[in-house]
Amino acid sequence: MCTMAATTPQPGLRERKKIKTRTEIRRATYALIAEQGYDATTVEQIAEAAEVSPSTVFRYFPTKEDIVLTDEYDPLLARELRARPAGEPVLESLRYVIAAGVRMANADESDADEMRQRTALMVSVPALRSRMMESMSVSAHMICEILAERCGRESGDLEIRAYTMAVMGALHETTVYWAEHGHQDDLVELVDRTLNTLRDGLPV
Amino acid sequence: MCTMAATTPQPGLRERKKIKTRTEIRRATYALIAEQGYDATTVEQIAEAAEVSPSTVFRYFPTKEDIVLTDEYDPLLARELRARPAGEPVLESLRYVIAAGVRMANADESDADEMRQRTALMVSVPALRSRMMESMSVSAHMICEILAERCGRESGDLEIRAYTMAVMGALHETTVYWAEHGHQDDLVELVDRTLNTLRDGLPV
DNA sequence: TGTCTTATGACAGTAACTCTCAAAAGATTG
DNA sequence: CAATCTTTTGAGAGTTACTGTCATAAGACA
Repeated sequence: MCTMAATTPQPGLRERKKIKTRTEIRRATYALIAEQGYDATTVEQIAEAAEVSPSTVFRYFPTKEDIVLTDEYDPLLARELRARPAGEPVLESLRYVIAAGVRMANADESDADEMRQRTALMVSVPALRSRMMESMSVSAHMICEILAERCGRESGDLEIRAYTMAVMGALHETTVYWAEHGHQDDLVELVDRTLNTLRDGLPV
Repeated sequence: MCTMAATTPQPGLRERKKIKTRTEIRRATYALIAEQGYDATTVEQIAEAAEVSPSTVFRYFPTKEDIVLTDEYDPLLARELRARPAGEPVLESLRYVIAAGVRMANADESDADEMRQRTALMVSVPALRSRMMESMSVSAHMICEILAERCGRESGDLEIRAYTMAVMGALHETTVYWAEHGHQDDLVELVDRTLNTLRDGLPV
């Protein structure tokens, strides 16, 4: 039972188990929350459902909120954004990149489901909403660096930071709007309207 | 600061005591945090320093975070904003109102101190930052209603909501910037630059 | 003064974490 | 294959933010 992993970048059994445990905890969490709601779901229950100890749950996720909120789209978004032509207006780059991201999430049915559940939770659980905003500011930081590069400025520039946070805030509100309206609208279209408003200002 | 009890022209002893307790809890909290930091300060210590029971602390403030974050500027801001002429561009109204608010806070030295301490905490304690963002979205909701009124739209309009959150996000980032740079810049000037960026877009 | 209402403190309980330590499981080497 | 080393896990004890209840104290009012 000896697999040589020296030359091939094949992940060892340990790594594979870790990934399995991680996804299992998340799966169990989403299932329990769908049944009982967020607050009524304890970490102990999650641990039991995922067949690990509570200690292990906290070893994989620093807080209960993080089990729900972990979001791996950032690196993807960064790559796409860097790939956009330098001359393109910032808002148009973002428009393109976000549309691509949403379409990709929609392509996989379970991804789309999870996104809907997550945004719905964001609306109903205040603690999750504020954590989501926090993670939004993390994404904003990353975008700042890309934009600063493109504009030939410091990434710490007030103008860059403020503008980026403005965009992120608007997009966050857009997804909240989407969730509040039962995910009936087309998210890409909503994002389009939002970015238009940012570009043109509020019509008086 | 001012009580809502408009029915009784004279605040009874009970009301006065309540206000005193509330401010005392806040004062004790800020003092302890300045000494030991936010996390190291327990509600029990706060209660002891304020000479009340822990139960009472939680009766006045739903969470420890709220002791720090309670922010009574919203109603003031709303009043000022409604007073702006209807024809004025939205960003200019906000510019005026925010400048007035900042100048008012600067007028009182202890208010200014508290604002500096609060924003500094916002930078150093993640939990507080995200809660602050949450309260930002509450303010945004209020501003939405005023703007909707002025623009003759529904306050639930996507465009209004997204635009308002954009502005709030940018302003939040501006105060974070201010705190990160040791409160050395003039906040009014920073806000001006931010609002200009929102108006003109990012200079390429 | 007596009664009615509201604020308070004591206490018990829950649940999200944190820390520590020994045992189990995977990786590695002779 | 066995022995050893490293990483992951679970168990358990402890902290703290918060919740709910109830008797008592303090202010309001007649």
